[in-house]
Amino acid sequence: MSNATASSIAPDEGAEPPVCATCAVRNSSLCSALSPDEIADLNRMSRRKHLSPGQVHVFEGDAARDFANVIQGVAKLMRGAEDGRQQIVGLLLPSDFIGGPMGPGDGQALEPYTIEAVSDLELCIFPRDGFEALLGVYPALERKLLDRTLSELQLARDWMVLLGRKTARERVATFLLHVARKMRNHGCQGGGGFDLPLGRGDIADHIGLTIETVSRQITQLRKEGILQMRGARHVLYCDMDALQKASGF
Amino acid sequence: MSNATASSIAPDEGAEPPVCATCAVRNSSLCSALSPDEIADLNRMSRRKHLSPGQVHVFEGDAARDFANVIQGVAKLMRGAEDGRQQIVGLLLPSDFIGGPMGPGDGQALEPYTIEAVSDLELCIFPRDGFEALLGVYPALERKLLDRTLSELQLARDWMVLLGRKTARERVATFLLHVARKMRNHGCQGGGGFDLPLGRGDIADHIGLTIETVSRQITQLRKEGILQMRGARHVLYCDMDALQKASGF
DNA sequence: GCGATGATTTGATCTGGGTCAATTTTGCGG
DNA sequence: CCGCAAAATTGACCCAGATCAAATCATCGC
Repeated sequence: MSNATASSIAPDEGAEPPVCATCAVRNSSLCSALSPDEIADLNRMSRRKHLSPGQVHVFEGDAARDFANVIQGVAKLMRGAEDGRQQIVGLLLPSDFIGGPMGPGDGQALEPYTIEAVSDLELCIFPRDGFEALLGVYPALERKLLDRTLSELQLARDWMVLLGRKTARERVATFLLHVARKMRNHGCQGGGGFDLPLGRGDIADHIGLTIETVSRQITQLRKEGILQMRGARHVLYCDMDALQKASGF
Repeated sequence: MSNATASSIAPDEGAEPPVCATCAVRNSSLCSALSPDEIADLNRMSRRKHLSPGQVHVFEGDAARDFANVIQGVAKLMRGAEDGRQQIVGLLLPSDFIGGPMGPGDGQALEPYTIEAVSDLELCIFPRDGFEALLGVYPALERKLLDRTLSELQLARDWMVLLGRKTARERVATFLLHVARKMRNHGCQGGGGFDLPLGRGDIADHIGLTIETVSRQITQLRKEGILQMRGARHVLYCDMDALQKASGF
């Protein structure tokens, strides 16, 4: 089921001046839709926030007060029951956007999921109202947000296929394939290897299995030579074709 | 696993003049974002298409040539492997919009899922280019599409929780609850009852179980008095509170 | 109304992955 | 380098739900 470790709430929200011009995700995040001039508006309303591993950014059910960009680190988006069962519905990597349904929908919007830092995490926060206003003013921004949301939707639906119909082996292979691609996009690599952003427990909560089953499947893939690792977190090499074949459909 | 019945491709695409003014979903679909004047643009480029139960609108992997609105009937959005396993990733009801990622993303967009009519189905089709152009011209339309997409994303993630962590009983209860709400919104009711839009096999493919397990769980709920039905498809009465309780989290 | 055909229900049995319980690794702080 | 707590692996056994196999039940053309 995974770790029920009581994760602490994030305390201070640093006050370093967020200078968009030097931002690490200036050109890959939503902000890439804005010109240097335009981004000044955003700069004015944004602030930085740092979270340590295990700290929670927002809890499921909280009033949704703002949006954010992930600048650095990895976070998990999750939902859980009191009895310990929990499901990770998405991972957040640098340049990903955080923000639920907007418009004047049901009056007061609530955070649909808990967002918890997996590694050291750096966020760029925008107040909800201000950001929504910007969307109206800069169409390119809204278009980019729409594109991203549609991609997320497709990803979520692909994950539904994994959770609904794949075997344990297929799930683990799919996950590894998915992470290998994501991590490589984000440059965190050098050669064929990469680090797993999640521990066994979190992987299990993401692909709908238990820690033990995830471990056994990884061991199996290793025995077959499809995977080579050093320690439990670092992948030295993986046979993408074989993984693809093992991942089902 | 469900029915592997070879579903036929939809033949003719009727040519009745689509008069938006009298459209059944004029005020509930995306189109509600447009004024009577504005909607004329859309009217000009749209055409109707009728599908019978079992016919396929688009196949997963086809080139994505257009968008559409569901005017009447129910369709399923699905993805499957050759071996018969398949997952229904969403249902389409009247006023729902059909359209994958847009923007000049990866050059040629492909349909991510197969869309098959479950009942008699009436669609209003727009060519891709024309519709995308309209999005640029009418911001309210784009905003509405964004809102809908965000809601769909949240729905998909909630379904991930169901598929990843819920028991058979919880899944069936969640599904019934979900359908009861949806069907009632769409007026297809009179009193407390409603019709199930899917047969046992499709329900199974939607909630990640087998036909037999779905059947057994429904029988169980019936024995407990939480559910009363006439035939296999019509719900006479259901205890929403009890279902809520049975649906887990 | 009368078969017939496909959908649903029910029963018997099997099994993939969960659960419980030890080990063994890994990564640190000192 | 040592010791220790947390994470991962491995093993033994169990069970929810899958699979296989018959009955029933609807529905519909005639």
